Amino acid sequence: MADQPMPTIDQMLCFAVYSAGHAFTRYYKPRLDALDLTYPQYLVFLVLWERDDLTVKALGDKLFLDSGTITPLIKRLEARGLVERRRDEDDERQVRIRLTGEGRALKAKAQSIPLAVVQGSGLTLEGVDALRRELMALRDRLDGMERGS
Amino acid sequence: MADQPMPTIDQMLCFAVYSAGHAFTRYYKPRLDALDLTYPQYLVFLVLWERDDLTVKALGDKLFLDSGTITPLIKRLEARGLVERRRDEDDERQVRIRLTGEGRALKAKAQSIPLAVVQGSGLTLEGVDALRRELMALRDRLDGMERGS
DNA sequence: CACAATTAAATTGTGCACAATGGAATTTTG
DNA sequence: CAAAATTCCATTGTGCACAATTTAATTGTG
Repeated sequence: MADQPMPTIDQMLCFAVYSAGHAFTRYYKPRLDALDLTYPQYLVFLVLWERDDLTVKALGDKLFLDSGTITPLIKRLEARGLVERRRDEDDERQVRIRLTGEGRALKAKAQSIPLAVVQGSGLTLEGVDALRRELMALRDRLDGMERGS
Repeated sequence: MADQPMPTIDQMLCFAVYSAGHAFTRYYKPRLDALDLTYPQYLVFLVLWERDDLTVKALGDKLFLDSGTITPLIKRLEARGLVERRRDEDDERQVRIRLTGEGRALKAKAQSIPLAVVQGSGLTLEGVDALRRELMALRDRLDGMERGS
């Protein structure tokens, strides 16, 4: 097993993913500023708009984040009256997160964002879809296929 | 311009990039623990192993990071004796970052990482390369083509 | 040359992101 | 059923990541 020559950073897939992620966050920023949301907060709302009343665990599984990240994030949203936190009655270990009316109302303001982002990407809808699928497959392989599709 | 239906989070390219980035960081962690480096610190070394004696600005341009991120990161590496910081003699606004002998020596320990990561990705070398190019192009479009290729 | 504008780093403050730990509730197992 | 193991959430500590500001140095302009 001979030594590999060290690749330059621009030749590394991991850095392309890392820097593209930051570029997305920068691209979203002015649009999310209008909703007064950070990008991770926006992701939480995307999940809750799709399916409300999730536990911290379920949110974390969906977003690939742990409670140390989600708990304080949700508490900031709770302090602003956008979500509620309540212990599950049947299993008091769990905390269920629910949208308030104000949290649901945010969805209308966010309507225009996804299309604008596709346009900013410079890709066709098919191109976006193909790239997305490749990245999800890569993510799941890196995570050791510990979760279903 | 009719309202778009809100996509689910799994249909969004931005989230695929975001979550794949985290998966890479998790995948690298055990390998980088052996070098006692975080993933962003590893990226800094990749750049410096390729081209030593860079300014904070040049490092930031390469990594798409600003001085608020790089300065404390570099200071932690300096405290461990892996790099040196010195004001440029001709332009004292600039701080030049140089590897110490110990910093250069780290490269040998990192030799095996890139190949292992390609293998963990489950992609062929060609597949890695194609995906990398697509992501770099996407990043540059999102960043408004403010920098060269 | 003086002075305004620009540039480079550093600093401060906010918000992720995760490892490690701890406590409470639930489930498993003998 | 009681003890052990597990699960869920929260907390603490470290390290990014970036906006906004500050300071110092350099460049541009009259």
